[in-house]
Amino acid sequence: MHRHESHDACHTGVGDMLARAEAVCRERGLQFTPLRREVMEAVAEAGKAQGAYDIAETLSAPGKRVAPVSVYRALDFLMQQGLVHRIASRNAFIPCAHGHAPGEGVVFLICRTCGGVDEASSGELEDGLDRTLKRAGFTPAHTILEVEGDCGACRERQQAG
Amino acid sequence: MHRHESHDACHTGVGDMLARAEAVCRERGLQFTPLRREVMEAVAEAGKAQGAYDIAETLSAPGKRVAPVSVYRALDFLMQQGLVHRIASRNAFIPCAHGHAPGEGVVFLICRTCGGVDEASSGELEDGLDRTLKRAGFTPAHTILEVEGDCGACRERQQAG
DNA sequence: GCGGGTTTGTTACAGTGTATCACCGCGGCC
DNA sequence: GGCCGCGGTGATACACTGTAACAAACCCGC
Repeated sequence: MHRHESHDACHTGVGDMLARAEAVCRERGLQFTPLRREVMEAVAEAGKAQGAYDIAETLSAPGKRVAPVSVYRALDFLMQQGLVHRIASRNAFIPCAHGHAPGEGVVFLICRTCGGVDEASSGELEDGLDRTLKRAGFTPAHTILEVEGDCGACRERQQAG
Repeated sequence: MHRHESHDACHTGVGDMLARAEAVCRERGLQFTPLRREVMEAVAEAGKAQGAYDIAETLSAPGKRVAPVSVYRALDFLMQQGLVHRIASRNAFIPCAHGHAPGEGVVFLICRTCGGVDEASSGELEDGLDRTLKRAGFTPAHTILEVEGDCGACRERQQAG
């Protein structure tokens, strides 16, 4: 159902994510430039949400500095294409695990122990939110739903250790 | 059900909010100092979410400067007591309209036209979230649920005007 | 090759939040 | 009274996050 079952195994998806990103861009006639690819890769490879400055540091090497502003631009692009998400409560970014329809409701599950972020979605939850908003007479444009807590893997690890 | 029906009328509650804040502090043996009172007042009087620096500017006067760091400390205190909320998507603060149980699920409805923020809560929504989290094997500690869109008043105003 | 759009580099800056240390006021205690 | 401890405040400095503005490089169609 969700990716990110374990944070050792989640590296396996990096190639898939890059391939999908490339396909999406080609399909839409947009450029998947080297910089955008590197940023996508950095976000996908990290097991947890990355700040823009973290990414800039990751991509920088002696003699080749990548400025944060460049990273922000690449991230903006990737977010527009639905390839990465921003975690508002952390000022950080994660790769999009599934392909959602744009605007579809997603819950981010942020583990405060391992820092990993999982995505979940639920029609039931979305219906409940829709009804709540309708009752309040509010027309939604954009929703942020982030839960911080402990993921199953970390909880087991703590009980075992 | 919710406060904040109109943003002209919402100023009426300021006195109540201050009274409640004072009562809460007395009850818990905490100090409701002048600075904390002023910050609470500034947050309560503004019809929309205030940034910490906005508050600092509001409270400052020629000859009496209130530094942002002081405002942050007061806000931290007021948030711990559940008297103000932080809107993560805006880096801004609003007064708490109802007295929730700590940890109770609340939705923030942020109007992108008037900037007003309403609070709503819904057992149905909360149940849906609980079930979704349980299915994902995730133990929640803290939830952020913010919806940006158009409030009823602004929608009517736009249709009329 | 040329013109025009997009992408990137660079610098500077605005906004948000925290760390640190010193000082003040107040209450308890000897 | 003098002393001490403690929470709150003031003040400075700093780290982190994000954006504006402009120039240079690049690509693509003509």
